[in-house]
Amino acid sequence: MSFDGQLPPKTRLLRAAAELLANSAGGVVSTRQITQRAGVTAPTLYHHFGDKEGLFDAVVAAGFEEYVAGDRDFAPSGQPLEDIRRMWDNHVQFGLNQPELYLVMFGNIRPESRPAVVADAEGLMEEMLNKAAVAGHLNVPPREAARSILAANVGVTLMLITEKAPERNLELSTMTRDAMIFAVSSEQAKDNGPEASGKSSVVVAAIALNAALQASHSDQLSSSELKLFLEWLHRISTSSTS
Amino acid sequence: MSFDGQLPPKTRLLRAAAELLANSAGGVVSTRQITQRAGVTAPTLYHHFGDKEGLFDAVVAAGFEEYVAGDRDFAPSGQPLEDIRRMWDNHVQFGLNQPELYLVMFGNIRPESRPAVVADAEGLMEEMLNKAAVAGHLNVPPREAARSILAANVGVTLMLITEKAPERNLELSTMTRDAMIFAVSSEQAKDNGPEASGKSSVVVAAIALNAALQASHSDQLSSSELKLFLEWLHRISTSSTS
DNA sequence: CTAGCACCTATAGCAACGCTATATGAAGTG
DNA sequence: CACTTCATATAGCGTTGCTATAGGTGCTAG
Repeated sequence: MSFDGQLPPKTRLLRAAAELLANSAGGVVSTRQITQRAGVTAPTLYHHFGDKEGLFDAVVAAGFEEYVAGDRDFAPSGQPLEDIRRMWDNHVQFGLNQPELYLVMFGNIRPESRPAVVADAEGLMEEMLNKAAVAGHLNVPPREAARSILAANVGVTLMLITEKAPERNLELSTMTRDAMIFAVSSEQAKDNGPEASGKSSVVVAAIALNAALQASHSDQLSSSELKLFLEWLHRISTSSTS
Repeated sequence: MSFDGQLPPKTRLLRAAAELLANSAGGVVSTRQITQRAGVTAPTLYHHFGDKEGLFDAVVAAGFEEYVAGDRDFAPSGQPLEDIRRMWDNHVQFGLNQPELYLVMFGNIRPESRPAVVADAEGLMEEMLNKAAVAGHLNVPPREAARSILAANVGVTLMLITEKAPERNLELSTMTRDAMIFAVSSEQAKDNGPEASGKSSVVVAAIALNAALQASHSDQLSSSELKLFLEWLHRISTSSTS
């Protein structure tokens, strides 16, 4: 009844689902609402998307494109850690701009089942942290750093979403963001004593070398040698100093 | 059919709901399952709990008691920040031990509606951080610190829950935990220059004084004077130095 | 002892849900 | 034209959360 343009039913279903989701105010969106708005009947939905979850997965995939676009826009700054900061802010802003979509993407948690979108976002952040590691700015292996930062990022965004818009305090985000980035940064140890919480310089160097090796496809070592070498590096990188 | 002891129907409903939830593997638990297991019919449920959400709220309240009990057990150590560390670990452990219950408590997010359990958990953490502030260990007002730490704590726990149990890496938790505690701690600035990221000692002192005042009910100032004084302290405490 | 009154529970059923067995139409191919 | 293939519609199944109505139970008052 709302828009019966000449678009194919598959597209209309996607749009109807996205629009209804955006205005759902947290409530449930039914397949009957979606199909009625799209001007089709139930079997059309199941023909194209399998089931309701399949349709929402498609909506999430489209939403993720938008999310990634926000990241790629201002990616290439000189300092990788500054880009991480922007990725964090982009993440929070995306969540606050489209809370319902965000909740479907990052809030629909079920035990022992990791949504694909989380893995993708983690990959994006790890990629960026890899550059920081190559430059020797990282205190921790990029994968662990990415997981840790993303977990905090999601937690902060979820908490901000639960607050009513007028009283949202974005300082919660910036403070947590800087705390996490500082924690994985090698700069924290620059003028502390050897017993301080920062990792030693050899660990930082090992992490940087590890990231550089995995990026450069160097063939100075045979594949089996490289494998063992990387394993040692990993052991050094993850050795705890406390 | 399972247990029709002489317990009152209300208790049986609560137990049935909790047990079914714990074994639901993320799936939906229906009121018919619950009432059948409890040996009662539908109207009994709605008489005692209003609706399905009311029943789950009651289950959550019981679960929160258990959660708090874990906190209170080893609360009184000398160092408040060490207790925060334990609260964090207790939170994560609770989430991993009872993932379904945890998801109902902290994962059922809806926009602009803050679950009571989140506010309670935040209050608990703020209370503990208040002691740290009185002792001059805090770099940030206790409320903001509590919100930030809890947000990261929830984010980490949710991320760990999505991972399959055998490959859960608890270092993600400890690393994020220490990063957050370090960020709100006044110790981070101990041997940095004045332009470093740490707050100045006057801010730390202001925060400590603020917390001490609110705890001691001192009557050296009139209520109106005290109100203004606290407002100034708050302004100092939240002043950014970067 | 009984009448009345809360309180609690059961019978039966409604509207809405996700989903599907089956049938019908449209489009392309021999 | 006959035939297949893809896409959509009709109608309905089983289940969901929830409730209008009525019946039973135990208490206190007269």
